[in-house]
Amino acid sequence: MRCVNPPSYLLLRSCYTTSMASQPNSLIWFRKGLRIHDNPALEYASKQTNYLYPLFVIDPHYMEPDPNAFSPGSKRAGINRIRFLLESLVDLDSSLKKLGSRLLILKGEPGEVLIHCLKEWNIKKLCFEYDTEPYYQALDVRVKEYASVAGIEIFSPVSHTLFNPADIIQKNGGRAPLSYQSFLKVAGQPTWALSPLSTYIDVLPSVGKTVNCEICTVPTATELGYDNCTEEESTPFRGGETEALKMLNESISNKEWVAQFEKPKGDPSAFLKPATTMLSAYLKFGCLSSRYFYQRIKEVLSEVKTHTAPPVSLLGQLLWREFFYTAAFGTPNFDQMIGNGICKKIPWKDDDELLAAWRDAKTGFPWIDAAMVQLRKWGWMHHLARHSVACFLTRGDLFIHWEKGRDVFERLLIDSDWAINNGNWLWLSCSSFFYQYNRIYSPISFGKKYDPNGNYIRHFLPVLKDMPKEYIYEPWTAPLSIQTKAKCVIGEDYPKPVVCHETAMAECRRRMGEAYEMNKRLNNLVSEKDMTSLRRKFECQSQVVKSKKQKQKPKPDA
DNA sequence: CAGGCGTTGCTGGA
DNA sequence: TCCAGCAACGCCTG
Repeated sequence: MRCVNPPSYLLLRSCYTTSMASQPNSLIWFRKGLRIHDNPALEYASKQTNYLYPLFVIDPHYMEPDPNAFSPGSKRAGINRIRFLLESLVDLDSSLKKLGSRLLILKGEPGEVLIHCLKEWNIKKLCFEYDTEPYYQALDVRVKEYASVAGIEIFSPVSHTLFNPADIIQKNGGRAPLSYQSFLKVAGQPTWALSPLSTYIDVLPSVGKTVNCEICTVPTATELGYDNCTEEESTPFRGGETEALKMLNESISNKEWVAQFEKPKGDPSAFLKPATTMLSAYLKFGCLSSRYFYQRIKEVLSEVKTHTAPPVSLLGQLLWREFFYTAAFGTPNFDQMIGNGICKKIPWKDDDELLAAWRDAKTGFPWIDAAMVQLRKWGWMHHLARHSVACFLTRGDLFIHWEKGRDVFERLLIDSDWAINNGNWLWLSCSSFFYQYNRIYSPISFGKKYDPNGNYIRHFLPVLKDMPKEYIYEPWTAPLSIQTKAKCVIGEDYPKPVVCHETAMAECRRRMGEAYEMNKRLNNLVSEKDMTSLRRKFECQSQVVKSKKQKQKPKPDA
């Protein structure tokens, strides 16, 4: 038995299973976990049941176009992730049909719709994957309350992650481990991850009558109102379990690559053949079972002589996911600076113009802008590119709040995952987990060392495609004649840099030092007043610097 | 309380 | 490709 404390679903189950004489109707509620393979909730739902209702609720809040958003998409998700989800649903529906079932799609507020279905279809067994995100925690409380009153059995297994975050937090004395090594120590052997996969399903109980509910098929993006999204280049990722398993097999088939995988050695500028498995989005939606992935990697490692190890290895990457899920689950207000006990309080700058320049790929630093274009078009960037642009926005150059960058990533990334995205922004902004704020990624030389010719920039920023490689990472230094010849005049065809990197970096370091000093002095109990006064101090200092500069070099000509 | 360590910094030299 | 030097953080361990 893995759990020290039996989770609530086990208690609920024991109340009802013994008293169920006749076979009830079951409902499998898909949220994440959009797959047939290794799906404990689906497996349990399909056993000892009369009819099985597979349900997915489309939340208009998440799916319907928001004309006011900064990019095509809904209030919360960019068009790439919406498409990926729709493709995953089509694939799930088609797999269910092969097994004699189908996916029932309903629209509305998920909790309301679900409870309505439970009533109308006389469901006595409700199965859904346990979810640690605050949104689902709140939703599931409502659903569980209703189910317990209505006498509905609930089965809600932890199957999205390799560990149950609650177990690890409990083992660690009630707090989530905050370093990777201590996480590994506390977590120990992933016994559940090594346990047998869910039984292979070759047939499912049929779907009963769907009275009094408006069932629809999986909508297309056009049907949702996304008809006029122009695409010169769109994401290369197709959603769904079938695609996930195909890509997994491709990655795994190269045993040497799996065994020698070292994350920091990956090339962030590789885009024709990216340097990682590209499976993150499939893990996020549960098109791929993390347990199945884990076991496939283990299998390969057992067949080779030498292999890399966590944190840099491929298994190490899966464990990073566990690390952030645990930290996120164990930290109230994990997605905020205020009220987050592990987050350093830093008076970030409030500058919407700079934020927009970063978000819209107009910083004037080609490496940063190319990455932001890739994010927008593909819904994906290499991990190190994410580091580079996140550092630039926060503690490296612009000193803008990590929550603002987090929002942009959350919307645009296909693989955006609440725990991992917030965790990485905390990390990169030196707000938590990582504190060496002097280590700053250069927006010029970091990309250059992987891609000296600038092919990545040329691809995603075609305006710079003819810029000689000597200048492509800092085109503002190119003589005007070269800019003209390359058909890219800086300030006209492509923006001037929004900051001087050297100056901005020095200023960021100084501010980080002062902010850290304040956190230390106040024993991390920083009040709003303390923040305001430090922010004022920063503003005054930068005013002084600006006026000094103006006095030093009066430059009438541009 | 000191010393070692930490997914993934940069530059310059061998 | 690797290394030292840079300047130096918090967390963990003994």
